[in-house]
Amino acid sequence: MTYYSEYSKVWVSVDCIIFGFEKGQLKLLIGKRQMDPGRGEWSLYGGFVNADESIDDAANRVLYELTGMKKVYMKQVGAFGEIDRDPGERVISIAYCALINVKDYDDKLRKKYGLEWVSKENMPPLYSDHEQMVKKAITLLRQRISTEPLSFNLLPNLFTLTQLQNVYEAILGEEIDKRNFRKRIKAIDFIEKTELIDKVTSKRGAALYRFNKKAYKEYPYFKL
Amino acid sequence: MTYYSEYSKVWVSVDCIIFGFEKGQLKLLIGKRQMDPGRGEWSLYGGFVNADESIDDAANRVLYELTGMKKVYMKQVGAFGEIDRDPGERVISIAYCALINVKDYDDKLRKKYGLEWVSKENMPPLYSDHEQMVKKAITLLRQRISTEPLSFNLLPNLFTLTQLQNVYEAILGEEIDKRNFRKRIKAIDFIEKTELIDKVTSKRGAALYRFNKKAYKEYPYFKL
DNA sequence: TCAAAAGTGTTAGATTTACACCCATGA
DNA sequence: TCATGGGTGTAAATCTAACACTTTTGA
Repeated sequence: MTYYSEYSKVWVSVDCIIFGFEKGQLKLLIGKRQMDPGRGEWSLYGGFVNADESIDDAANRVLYELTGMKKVYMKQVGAFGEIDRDPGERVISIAYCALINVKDYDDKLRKKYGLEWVSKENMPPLYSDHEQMVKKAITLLRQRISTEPLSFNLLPNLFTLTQLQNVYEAILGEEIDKRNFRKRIKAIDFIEKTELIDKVTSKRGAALYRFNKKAYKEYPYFKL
Repeated sequence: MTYYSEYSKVWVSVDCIIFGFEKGQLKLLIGKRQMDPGRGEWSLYGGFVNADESIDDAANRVLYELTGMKKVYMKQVGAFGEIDRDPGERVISIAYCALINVKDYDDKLRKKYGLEWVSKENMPPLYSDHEQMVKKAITLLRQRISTEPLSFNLLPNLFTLTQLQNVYEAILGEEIDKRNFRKRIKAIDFIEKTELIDKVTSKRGAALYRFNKKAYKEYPYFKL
């Protein structure tokens, strides 16, 4: 079985752009690179694609190693393949974007790997072409948020409309009118109001909503 | 220089989804596979990424080999990396989507490589996961056409509004109202009416328009 | 003379935007 | 009692969608 033996092989890695939502801001999880070359530089977390796993599996494995989380929302961002993008060797990397609820993520694991949540504004220079990856990931998020139910991945199961609005504002990078936002949410059937009240963030208490996945699957069209 | 020697390498290829516009239809260029495995199956045209070229360069090289054309509109569609996607070996492929003006493409070259223009409706089953690639490419085209000046790549430098409308209809897969379409085009500054008249497709003659790239670069925002 | 494609405006309906005040409660 | 965030409706402006006839000319 050596159909392609005349062609050369390359290393392929995956890099994970892990977004979370905290204190009204979209943040991403970065760490200091643990291997040469580039040891100590701020970097996305990545790993090589093994011979016995698909690229999607590799991305999920890397994310699982890091966060202990499975079945996380994850989408491919694209392949990055400049010859000298990695200072050590020729490596083609496929970027993946993951959205997680920060509260579900064990902070001990974060510390164990020396990772930090940083906002886009406070992002230090990153290793190799990782900043480009982040930029492309954000562009894709912005495009997708109005036609794909992304935002719930960044929130707990139960959330208030203000939290949801804050996610939209963080991703889109612009303020949204509260009344107009709520009007539009009301028109979306798969965002359900529950009887529960959140008393943590406000004195008066705010109604908690949930994303009804089943209702979405039955009618997967909306526009915010 | 063997930073990553403990990890395994894989073959990486590029596959080109080449779209053209002909007889009011969006067509793509496919050929019968010339190598094992899968020899004789309908397939996109592809090639392996060499050690000394970026993935974008590889895609451009493959397209150039096939069409003799350079500086063609080309965008990455995404990486495809299931383990057994290729029946022979483990190959990760990065799909690229190119838009060309069919008339600029030397038909002798097409025949030399045994390629055919087929419409989506008449597309035969394709090798490996190439149908998925085509599907994703079309989805991306549809998303991009209203915010990126794609359509001109499928047309000659000078084109009539009816031709342009046909391109939109072919990509979007729906009919567009002629008057509304022309109204919106008039509002786009970088689509310029020339003094020239096309007498080929109509007896009366139709005004020829052109895409003003410079005007677009100065003000690269529009919405159709 | 007629078939075939080019070209042109208006109006109703839908969608989007802007905008300000009262409510409930814990500190 | 007051500061904080929750919650609500309306009207103007904009955008979108539907729609039909006249023009030109080569065959």
